Amino acid sequence: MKSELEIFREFLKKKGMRYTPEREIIIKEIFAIHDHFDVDSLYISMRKKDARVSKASIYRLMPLLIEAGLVEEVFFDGGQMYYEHIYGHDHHCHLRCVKCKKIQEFSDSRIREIEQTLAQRFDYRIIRHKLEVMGLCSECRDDNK
Amino acid sequence: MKSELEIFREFLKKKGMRYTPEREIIIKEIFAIHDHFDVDSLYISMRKKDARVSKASIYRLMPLLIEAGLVEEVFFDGGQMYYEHIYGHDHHCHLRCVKCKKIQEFSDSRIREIEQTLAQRFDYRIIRHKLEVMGLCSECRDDNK
DNA sequence: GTATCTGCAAACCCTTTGCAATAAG
DNA sequence: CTTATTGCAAAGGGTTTGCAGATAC
Repeated sequence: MKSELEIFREFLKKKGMRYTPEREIIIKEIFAIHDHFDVDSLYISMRKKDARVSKASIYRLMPLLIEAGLVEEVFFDGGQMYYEHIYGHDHHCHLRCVKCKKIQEFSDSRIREIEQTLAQRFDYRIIRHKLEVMGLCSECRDDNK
Repeated sequence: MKSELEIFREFLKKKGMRYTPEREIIIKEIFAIHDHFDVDSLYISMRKKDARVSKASIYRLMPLLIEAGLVEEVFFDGGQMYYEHIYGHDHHCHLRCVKCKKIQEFSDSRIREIEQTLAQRFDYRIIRHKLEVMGLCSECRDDNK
């Protein structure tokens, strides 16, 4: 299986774009984080490791990574977008505790079935889905506020 | 069945907050729009009707309407949040064409089943879900880009 | 009367962009 | 060499907030 770096290198070549050290270290950092992240926290964690790139370069890279199928927007919360790397994983959805913000990942084959129903009923070609389920986890549920 | 205005009036009373003409005309406008809206388009459509309130008042009202269960955030796109009024409707999800941005609403009982599975598996009390399906509608699918 | 609400304009904050220097191919 | 990319700092643009006057209750 190709690495995310190989995939991205080919993606760039096809678009006549360039593979730079900055792009490489950002991708490496993203794939080293096994969690949801936002641009600012990514930037800070890179600075701590002396892997210095500008925020602008990160912002400019994100849409490319999404287009290349390596990264996905997960949710928008508190004024900013959160991402995760998706290459090499099965697709999954998110169950979020609205109070402590903890996230459980899950997948369910019934979603694919729903997609098929929609494709027929509305005559769409389905590209992807995003199911966010919000609730209270066992710890937060029992709190008296 | 209580009207959205009655519901909101009671909600405010319970919180020691006030029912003002500004809040009333904003809610009336929101419930007159049977579509997804963002704050700016709501503001503009109110100005056209000489129903003048400041954008700040709309922004300040939105979280209250959400807390009162009258309105929901639908999706975040192009840098802004889109809402819809939900009181008096069955819950539904959205199928969006990524190209022409057209939206189809749908509901599917399998989502409730998925929620039940999640509630058991992770021991969560489920509050709500948001399923966005993205695809290409029949017109956009056939376009040569 | 008193505490909340309003409009205004400024502040905020995440994100995008113009520019000159740099570097990939 | 040519053209894309970088870092910086400034600009954008949606949203929030401080404040003084207005108003619900």
